[in-house]
Amino acid sequence: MLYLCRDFRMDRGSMKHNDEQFAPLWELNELWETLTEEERTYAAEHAEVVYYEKNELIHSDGDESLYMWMLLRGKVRIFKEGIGQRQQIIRLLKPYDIFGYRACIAEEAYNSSASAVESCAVYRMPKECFSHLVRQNGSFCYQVMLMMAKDLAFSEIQTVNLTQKHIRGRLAESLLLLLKNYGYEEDGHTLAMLLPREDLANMSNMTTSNAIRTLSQFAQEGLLAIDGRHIQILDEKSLEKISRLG
Amino acid sequence: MLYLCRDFRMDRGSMKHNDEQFAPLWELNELWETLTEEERTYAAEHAEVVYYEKNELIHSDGDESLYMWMLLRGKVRIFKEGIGQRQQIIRLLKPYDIFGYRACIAEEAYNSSASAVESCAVYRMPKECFSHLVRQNGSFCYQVMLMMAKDLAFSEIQTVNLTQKHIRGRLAESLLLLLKNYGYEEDGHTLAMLLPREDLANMSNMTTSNAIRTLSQFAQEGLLAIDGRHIQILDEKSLEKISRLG
DNA sequence: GGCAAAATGTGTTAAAAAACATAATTTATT
DNA sequence: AATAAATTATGTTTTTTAACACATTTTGCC
Repeated sequence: MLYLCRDFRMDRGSMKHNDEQFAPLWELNELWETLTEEERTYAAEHAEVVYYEKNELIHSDGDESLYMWMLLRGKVRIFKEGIGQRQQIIRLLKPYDIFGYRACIAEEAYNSSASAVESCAVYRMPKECFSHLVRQNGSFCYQVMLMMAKDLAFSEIQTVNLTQKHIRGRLAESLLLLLKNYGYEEDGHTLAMLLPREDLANMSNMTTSNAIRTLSQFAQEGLLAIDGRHIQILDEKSLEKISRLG
Repeated sequence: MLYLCRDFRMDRGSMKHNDEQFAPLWELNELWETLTEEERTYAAEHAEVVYYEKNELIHSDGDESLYMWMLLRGKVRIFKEGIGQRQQIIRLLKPYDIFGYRACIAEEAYNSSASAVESCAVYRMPKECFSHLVRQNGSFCYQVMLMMAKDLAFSEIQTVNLTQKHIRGRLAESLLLLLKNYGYEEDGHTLAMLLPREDLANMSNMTTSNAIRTLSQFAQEGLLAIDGRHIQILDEKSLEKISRLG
């Protein structure tokens, strides 16, 4: 699958949009609360809202890291291309998560790609501005480091999950991850995240066929109910057991 | 394989040892150069040298993080236990690498285990002291964060390597990693790192049998020469190709 | 609404890798 | 040096998963 930029004539993402308003950074993610009044003004002045359509590419693995991003509305997948078109989804983002900050700090190219799962709004801040704040404010630096420490722990756990668990364990793990990250719809059972089977496969290190097949099996076993991309979790305990035992 | 503590009556590691002397922290890893004179004194006062024997466990996944460590002499493996005794080696350390710092900063338990590949000497610094320095000195915090950014990028690359490459690709990758990390002996061909096949397997996400078999294949193909644990790399280019193509 | 394209579902076959078995060799210990 | 234990080596079988094929359903678009 290709995630093409909607319109190659303009910079990625669009700045013109309806009159949707967003609160300033520090009201959305506690990360920014460590900034002083002055720094907040600086941050607000250098953050702009950009919009992406469903499946539009936000940045690509290997691109020069020009911006640090914070998701405002929608969902974003962070992924890496592996051997022969296969993608590995590294993590999925929800509003107010930041991304692209690692590359900005390390002064390296992005080491993964980001694309919109659904129509999105994001704040973007030029690398230099973000870097400046991190270098200037020790508390802010510490908060960013805490975030990175979480990402690192998660990545190392995922390595073991994805390499050592069997297909059923990996898929169960992914479903529970979606649950943890996005929760349920109002009905208290349906995952509040609609993913194509291909993405589910790319999260779980398996082929799309196997994601479809295994999901059907889970449904037959009464662990889930499937209605297209709407997935109801009926037996969380059993899913956890399948995930734990590999 | 079990890595048992040599003597359960004493705290892990031994402080009594021969009169080996080590330079202060800041002469060994540039990380510490960002500390002021005063902070250096503080760091030196709170870092003590500890010794570990071959295969001795330094810390265990899930242990409360009491220390941040810096390797002085020897080699250390960082690993996670997966499903059914299988270990995944997360990374291998060489002198002056630091480890256990992520858990100290996140104020979490260690999320992986560390054991000595060969007889080792390490500096250890209580979590509170390390944490204090990170919080007090913004430049130091930034340096530590840079290190974490490298570890995070590496971890994400490894996830894709280990999940998507085939056995030959994964083993070739591991061998090149050993080469990059430890280099050659004086002969310019023999890897300066002697690992049992089991560790090679645990690095490469495969069974020990398959590590042995694939290594033999590489030798038959003239890519390597094997003499017990001594591995001569004869055709680096071809190994890189095998690694790249998966 | 109708069409094409994409996504989902399911069965079959082939490839990859683990599991198992057993022998030979090396290493450690007494 | 002798012995036991661990590691290395190699062949065989079984399990797991990818690859392939094709039908069906859903979705997007004019």
